Amino acid sequence: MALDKEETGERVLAIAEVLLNEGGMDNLKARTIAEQASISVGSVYNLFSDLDGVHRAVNMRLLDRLGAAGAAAMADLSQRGITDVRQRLLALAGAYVRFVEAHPGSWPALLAFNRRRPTLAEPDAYEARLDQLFEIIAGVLAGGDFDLDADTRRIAARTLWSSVHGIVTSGYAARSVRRQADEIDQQIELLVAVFIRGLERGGTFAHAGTTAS
Amino acid sequence: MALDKEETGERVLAIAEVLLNEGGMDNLKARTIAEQASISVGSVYNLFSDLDGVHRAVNMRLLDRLGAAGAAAMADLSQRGITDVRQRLLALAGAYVRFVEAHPGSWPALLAFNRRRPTLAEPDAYEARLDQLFEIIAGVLAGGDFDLDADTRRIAARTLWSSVHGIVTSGYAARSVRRQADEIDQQIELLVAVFIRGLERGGTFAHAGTTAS
DNA sequence: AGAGGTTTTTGAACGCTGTTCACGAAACCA
DNA sequence: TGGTTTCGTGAACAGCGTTCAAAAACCTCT
Repeated sequence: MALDKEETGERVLAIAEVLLNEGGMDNLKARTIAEQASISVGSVYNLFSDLDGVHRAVNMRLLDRLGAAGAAAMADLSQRGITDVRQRLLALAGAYVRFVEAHPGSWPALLAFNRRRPTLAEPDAYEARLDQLFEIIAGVLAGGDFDLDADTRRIAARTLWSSVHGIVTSGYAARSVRRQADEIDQQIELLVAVFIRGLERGGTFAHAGTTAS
Repeated sequence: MALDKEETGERVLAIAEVLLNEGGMDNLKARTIAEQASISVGSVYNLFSDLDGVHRAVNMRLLDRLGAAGAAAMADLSQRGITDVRQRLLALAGAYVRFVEAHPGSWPALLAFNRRRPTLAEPDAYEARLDQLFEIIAGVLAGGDFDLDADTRRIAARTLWSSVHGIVTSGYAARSVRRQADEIDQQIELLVAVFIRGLERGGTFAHAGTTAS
């Protein structure tokens, strides 16, 4: 009754993503997948090594989709002749916010998954997909007249990403829903505005520092 | 053989925190707690409603400790007569970084815990403890000559916190260990420097915005 | 001290989980 | 067609959170 081994795998992944999106990590159960895919539990383990393997595969798809969303947002602005750095950064941040809102369960599940003990396996695939995002941001920064060296620009891109990520994730860990959509937007706008102004003033960014006590 | 009901509870919490810190969320098992505390499984449920209840209680202790660390860092600087905004912000960020490093398992467990399905319960206690942190940051910002209205200062404080949080958490989801300690420090220094320069230039921060497409 | 009542502690038992693996069916090849 | 290999199956196992009837401990009053 097996159509194709790969096709069945895709179906399992689609089911798994829905389960994750609806109920978080705890909702990804081998028996539920098997039942919904009309296969046996053992077959799930035939297609994937683990349930973690299923989750990893779903996560890859999510990261790909996020990268595509970012690239699409930039392509859209380019097509409309918009090169303003502020608008481009806000568009990227907006794309991320919409992505998180579109994946209310599976994206938190990805984040929770990455926090689990042995990160020894293959974060390489993860990093590769994230680097793709960093390069988009770095490209936008290169479009402004900040005259940053490549290294500083790389760090600035990662800092921007991490900051937006922090704003969005700690924003969605709080009270209501619409109450914070505003809060998130305000924080992102302040971040981008302050970042651009700060970078415009040029100058050197000391790496050595009295970080603390 | 019970010493005191409350004292036993404290012992359970201490054990639970060690377990979480050593093995993450999956390592918090009722039977392990019972065994290490020399009580029965049922007694654990007599002291706490759930295992989630145990985890929540541990998280409260962690948040209290984090708040104390931030306040202590500020008190230390005050005692040394340091009022420079940059140094104070870097000290706060440094306190957070050290806190995360000191709780390599239990802090990620707290973050993962908050991402789980029903955040309906009592995020009030969480928020209250976080607000305490935001007020510390806002106080530091008030010490600078940025002439921000109270509302903008509040948002700026939350933005700074979220950004540092994002830098630290997405920093520790990557490659080696020392490789990134540098990366995190660089990002934090760039963030703080850019933030101060951006705020110094004053001006209005528009809340309305063409966030995206 | 002892009887009766109340509270706390206990651990066997239940249902659910991820994961395995002998077995039988199906597919493939010559 | 016969032999071989591959693949899907689901009962079985160990471990999990959680419950709850019974036992133990504790308290109170005569």
